[in-house]
Amino acid sequence: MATRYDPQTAEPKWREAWDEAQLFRTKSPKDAPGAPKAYVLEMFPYPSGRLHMGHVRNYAMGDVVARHKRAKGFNVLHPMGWDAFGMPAENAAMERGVHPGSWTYQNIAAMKAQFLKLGLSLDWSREFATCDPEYYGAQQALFLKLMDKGLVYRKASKVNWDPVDNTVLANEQVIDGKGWRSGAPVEQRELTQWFFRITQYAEDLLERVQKLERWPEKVRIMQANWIGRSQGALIWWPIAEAPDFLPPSPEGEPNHATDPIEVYTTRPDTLFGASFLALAPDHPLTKAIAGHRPDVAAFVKECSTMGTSEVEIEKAEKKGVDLGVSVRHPFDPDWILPVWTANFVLSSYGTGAIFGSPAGDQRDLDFARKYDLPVTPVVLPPGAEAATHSIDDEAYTGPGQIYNSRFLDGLSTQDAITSAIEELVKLGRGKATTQYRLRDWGVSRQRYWGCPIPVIHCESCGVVAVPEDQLPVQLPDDVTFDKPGNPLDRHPTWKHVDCPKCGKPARRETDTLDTFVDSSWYYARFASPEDMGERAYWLPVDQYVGGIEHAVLHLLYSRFFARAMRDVGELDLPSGEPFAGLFTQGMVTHETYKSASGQWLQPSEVEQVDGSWAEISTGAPVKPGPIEKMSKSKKNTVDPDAIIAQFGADVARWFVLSDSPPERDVEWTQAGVEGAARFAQRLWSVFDALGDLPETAPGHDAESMVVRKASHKAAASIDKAIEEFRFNSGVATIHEWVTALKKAESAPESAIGARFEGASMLARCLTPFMPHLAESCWERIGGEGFVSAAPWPVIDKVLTEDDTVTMAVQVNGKRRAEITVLKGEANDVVEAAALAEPDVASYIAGKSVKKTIVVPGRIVNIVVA
RNA sequence: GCCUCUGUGGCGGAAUUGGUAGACGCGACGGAUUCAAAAUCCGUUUCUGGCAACAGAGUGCCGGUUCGAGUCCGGCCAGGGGCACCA
Repeated sequence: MATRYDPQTAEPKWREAWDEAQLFRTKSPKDAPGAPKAYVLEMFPYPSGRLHMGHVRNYAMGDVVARHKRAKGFNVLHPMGWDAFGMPAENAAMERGVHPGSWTYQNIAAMKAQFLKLGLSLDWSREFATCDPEYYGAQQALFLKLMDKGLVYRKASKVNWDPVDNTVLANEQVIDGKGWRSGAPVEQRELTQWFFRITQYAEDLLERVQKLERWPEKVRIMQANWIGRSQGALIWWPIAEAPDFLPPSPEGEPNHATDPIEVYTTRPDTLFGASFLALAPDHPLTKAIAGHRPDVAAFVKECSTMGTSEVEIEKAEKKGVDLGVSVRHPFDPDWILPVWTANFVLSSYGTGAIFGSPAGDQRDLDFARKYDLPVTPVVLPPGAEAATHSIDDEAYTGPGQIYNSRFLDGLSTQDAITSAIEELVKLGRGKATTQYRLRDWGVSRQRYWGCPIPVIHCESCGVVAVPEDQLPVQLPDDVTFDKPGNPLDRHPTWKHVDCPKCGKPARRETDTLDTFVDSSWYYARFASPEDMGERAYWLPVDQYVGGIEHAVLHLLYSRFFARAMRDVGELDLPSGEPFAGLFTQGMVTHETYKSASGQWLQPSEVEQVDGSWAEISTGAPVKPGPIEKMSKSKKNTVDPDAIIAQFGADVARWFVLSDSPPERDVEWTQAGVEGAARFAQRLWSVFDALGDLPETAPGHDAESMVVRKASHKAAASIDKAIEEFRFNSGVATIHEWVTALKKAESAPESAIGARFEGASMLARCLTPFMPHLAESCWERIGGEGFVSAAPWPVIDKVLTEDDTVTMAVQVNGKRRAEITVLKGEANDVVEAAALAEPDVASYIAGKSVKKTIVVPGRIVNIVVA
């Protein structure tokens, strides 16, 4: 009598049993002698309170890898924790009056309950939240060590300032240049802030990222571009004329009236196309002039009403003001150029000053056209004529031959760069230099819910580290969020402390650390809360899994932190690379729905009737919209809890792994998840049918061999699919395998042994995907112990290989026939067989065979004329 | 604006290094089972023409390299991710 698989009873049963047996508890290195280690880590979640399908997909993928590694005999570390500091907790505090701490810990509890239902093979004994004082205390100790090592410093830097709320805004809190709550236009404001000296490692971060072979190519490219190493030149432009109001500066300080302007360029070959200099609005010379020129001051102010994000700066219209200063060309003292200030020059890159060579740079060209500055083309594109080539509204930025450039004429771009630098050096007007786009990492945040920076400001001693025995510097609990600004700063007592050095009254630092700091070393904490030996054993992470949105920042910061920790003796990891393997998975998307009145509707509120959509409650027509990333605002989310309650966790896991390649987006569909549920029953029926039969050894008759070959081929292909992160292919193979085993149910009794063998292998290959169902299947056919603890099936290579191969025969590149030949058959025999094929013969009749290409085991192409 | 990735049937996608395009799944259609339905099982399903055998076209668009291109090269178009205070 056939039975149905009931996930609602089976899933909790198995999870309890696993828990009881402590199946996923990490073994210490000494308890796993001889076993290779595998550290499998998924990016830990922000505890928003609810699990979403993106989480399910992320953690299902990591779990496939972890379970597979375990079955292959690895000693596995697969931990989980919470990235628990951040703005949403403060927003909740402002909106609902809940304390960020209790909000966060409640969310963690709720999410963990959901997590546990997924049947992930996680070791929860290592769980922590980054807002636990033990964790952020350790982070503060680390901060102080970096400070000792000179990797931490303070400098002035710009923030988005809301002048109404008197508070610092994150980029996402700036909407169309206005504060998200006050609606007031945002200003730039300079604050003294803490920085990590990530640029000290720029060269190493760049060099090694290219060698991370198990990272996606695109992430390596994005990181390399982000670091942005460039070879160029520093050029000093002597001042020709400056306004009289620029006063002589005191001894030892820059003299704006006479000091040459330093410019960085990667294109010294275009120096003869220069038509102006442009300085950043916050360049010292600009500022000095702004003090005397209202129009310049107004322009600087206008620039400071822009946000600090790069997008805004880049998209803004190119604008500037002539500063009334002029400089001499480094190659010709009689050539005088004007100096402007311009909004597209960034003070944070290079020297904050550029020379404009409009023909070879789009921004310079836009600027030159706007203010009617000269445009002299100096690079001749390949194939262009000097007499006719001209620049209109499009700059030519590519390589070519230099012209209009005196001693550089006729040189290639590359040679001209070299010659120009040589000449600059000879004249004492410049030098070659290497520049990075990467900037030091600003970590100060004027917020409450983050890790306090463990320093004290003393009027006599300056910046003093909090002594180690006073760590952690804990966040005070009694804070209010009734007004904007940093609650730590306005707390009545917290910041008032005595200086640890001189004992006089002093002030605690009230900035907290960027939450990216928390996630930059959590992988090391998981590897060992204390014991450094275990850290060395587990790291680097062998397989890291997470979203592509972290391709640059989180991953780069983590790579920096691993190096910094290594260099202060906190991590024994010579390479400084925390993640040996990286996989970036795609998002979970869903169709969106809008009611006639334009309201977003949830998938559970709509139904499809006769091909068109309608609201379930009212029957009103619904407009289906584009397929987008699941988000609360668009209401196109599906609650994992509801799916698990209806279909079980295995089906949810199966679905998110099945349809799309892991690195791409997957579209959640009701039909798809129903199909997954159907398949789970079908798979169960294979085992159910075998369960009461007597198990025998697999036979050698034809029917048995068909089954055995199918099983061994399938297992080998699933193994490979998992290794290569092609889980969707693994799923497809399991589908085919089940179909083969279903077919074998009508085979003679002699094949029962082969069916048992196949089922036993299948249960083990299924475990990484649908672990609960796999346990039930394993149990049904009398498997020993837990399938979750069973080794990966042994694959008989002989059974995975065929002795014949089917090859396509093409005539002039078009497929015309198929032939089956022995594997390894000689090319001339294959060719003869192809020519003898009747379908082929008719195509070559009356024509002469010019050439025959035989690709062994693949294809024969006959070229006729 | 800059960096980066993606584009294949009605839909999600498969296709080792350039070698039989459409595996597998969803949906649809047809059939079996059933008093009926659900569930299940079997079959068909890229498009166009044709009763069929078969022929032609076809991997976002345009062009190129090659005996052979989804795959490589050049140019476009569309969509996604990132751009340093969202995580």
